[in-house]
Amino acid sequence: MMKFADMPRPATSAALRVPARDRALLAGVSLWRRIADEIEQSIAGGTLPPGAQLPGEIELAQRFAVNRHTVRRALAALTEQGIVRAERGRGTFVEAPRLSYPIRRRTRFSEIVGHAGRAVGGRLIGSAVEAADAEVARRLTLETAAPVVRLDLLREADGVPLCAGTTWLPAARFPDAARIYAASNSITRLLAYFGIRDYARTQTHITAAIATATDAASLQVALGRPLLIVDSVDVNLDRVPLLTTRARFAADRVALVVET
Amino acid sequence: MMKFADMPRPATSAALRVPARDRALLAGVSLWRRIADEIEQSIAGGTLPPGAQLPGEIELAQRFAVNRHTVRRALAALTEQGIVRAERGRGTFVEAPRLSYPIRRRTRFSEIVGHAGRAVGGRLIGSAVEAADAEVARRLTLETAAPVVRLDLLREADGVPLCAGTTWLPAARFPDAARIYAASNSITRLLAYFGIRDYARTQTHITAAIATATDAASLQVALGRPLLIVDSVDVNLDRVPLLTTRARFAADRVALVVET
DNA sequence: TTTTATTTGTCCGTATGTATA
DNA sequence: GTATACATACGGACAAATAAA
Repeated sequence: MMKFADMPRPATSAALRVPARDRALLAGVSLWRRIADEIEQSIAGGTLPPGAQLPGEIELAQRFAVNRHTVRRALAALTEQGIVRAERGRGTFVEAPRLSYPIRRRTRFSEIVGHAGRAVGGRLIGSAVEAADAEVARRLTLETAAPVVRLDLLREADGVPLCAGTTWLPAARFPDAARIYAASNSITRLLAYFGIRDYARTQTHITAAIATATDAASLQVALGRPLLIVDSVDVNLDRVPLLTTRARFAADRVALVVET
Repeated sequence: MMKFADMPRPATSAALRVPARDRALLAGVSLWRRIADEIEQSIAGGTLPPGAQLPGEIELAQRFAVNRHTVRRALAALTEQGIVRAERGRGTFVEAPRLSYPIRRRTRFSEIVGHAGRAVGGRLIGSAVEAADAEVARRLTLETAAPVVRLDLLREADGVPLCAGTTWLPAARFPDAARIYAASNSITRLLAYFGIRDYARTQTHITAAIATATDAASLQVALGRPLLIVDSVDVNLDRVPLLTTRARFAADRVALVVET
């Protein structure tokens, strides 16, 4: 099998003259798997950048000198891994690689996105002072219905929404938190304003859900796409809870990474 | 507002004679949120066990002496958190609480499930010796197309499937791994057979996807339900990669927990 | 607005090599 | 050795979605 990049464009190659059963056994790897690896490497190597449209299935079949169904099997494997995305009637496209989002004691959105070489964005969608529900109160070790400041944030990288999250802080300790956040646009600076030099993530719960209409609108994903639901608690150096967050990540754009 | 459990069943209570806007402000918490908390506590307290059907929305509205839409707002919040599940034409049901699945250096499925007081189950769905694809080779620091043993596992708690995963091991180091696993039904014992006393998780990548027909059948979830995709590498004490896994968890049943 | 071409998705079938019982 | 089941590969036809004429 020839390389993807330098494949001739009516395929008359020697491969065609080799019976299928022999070709399939040449390297002990099934044809569709070798084709998938080939395309994957073209993507990893930059020949096919994110957003690029792959050649049509028929054209790929000609280039690789295989049947269209063999190409489809390869593309299915790549789709499964989230490397490409097929759209009926339009074509198959290279997905942007997921941003690796490390989960550590020090987890700072802006640091993570900035370190990945992407432009950090984000804005305050809304805020309110409300009574803590049972779950938020438990996480912050407050009494139920204690007043908490609620910050609804949308955070993006290179202008693309990555997550929509709600952060709750005890209103008693952080009065006027919404105004401070709006001015500084950073949780770290918000806490610094209240004299907190450092803080750390203690626990992170991760599960998944399906995008609702609201999610679809705010995160700019299609309805029904997968989301990662991340619940976390941040504490100060004395392990006193400072804030808790429930964030909804577009799973198509983010992979959470845990180093242990 | 009265307790959910001892709510009278034609509601004539005093609550009705208080104007709605005053009731809503009585505790500084919105009505729907208090109702949601109330139902959540009935579930947490065991009054409404997993699988139980909630009273209909109209009946709930009567019990709480509020409009049906207020009940719906409360149920929407609980649905969002995965605590209940509404089925059109049938009713609203209590979801089983998600199993907390810690991600640590020592991550052993049977220990985690057993520690949660659930019956550990699992079986080998299939196995093969195949050539490593680009990704598996990278994770195991092998050459592409190096032979690897592939183990397809289905793992369950109390007879309910939690995850379906594929584990790859270098065939050179672990010949006949499938037979050993089938006999011992444990990765830990499989590695012990080859003289490996201990091993540890180094890196875990977490993202999400939508259940395909295959997933739906193996994990017994509905098509389109969310899955957690967990990719991990385990190494020995010298940090040499021993095995790598790609597992698909039913997100409705599992929450991954990272302690940092 | 309708038509037409393109592209992916789904179904039918056939043949062959491999692994298992 | 035989029979069976499964994965792989190929060939064709049509449906469904999209975009452009």
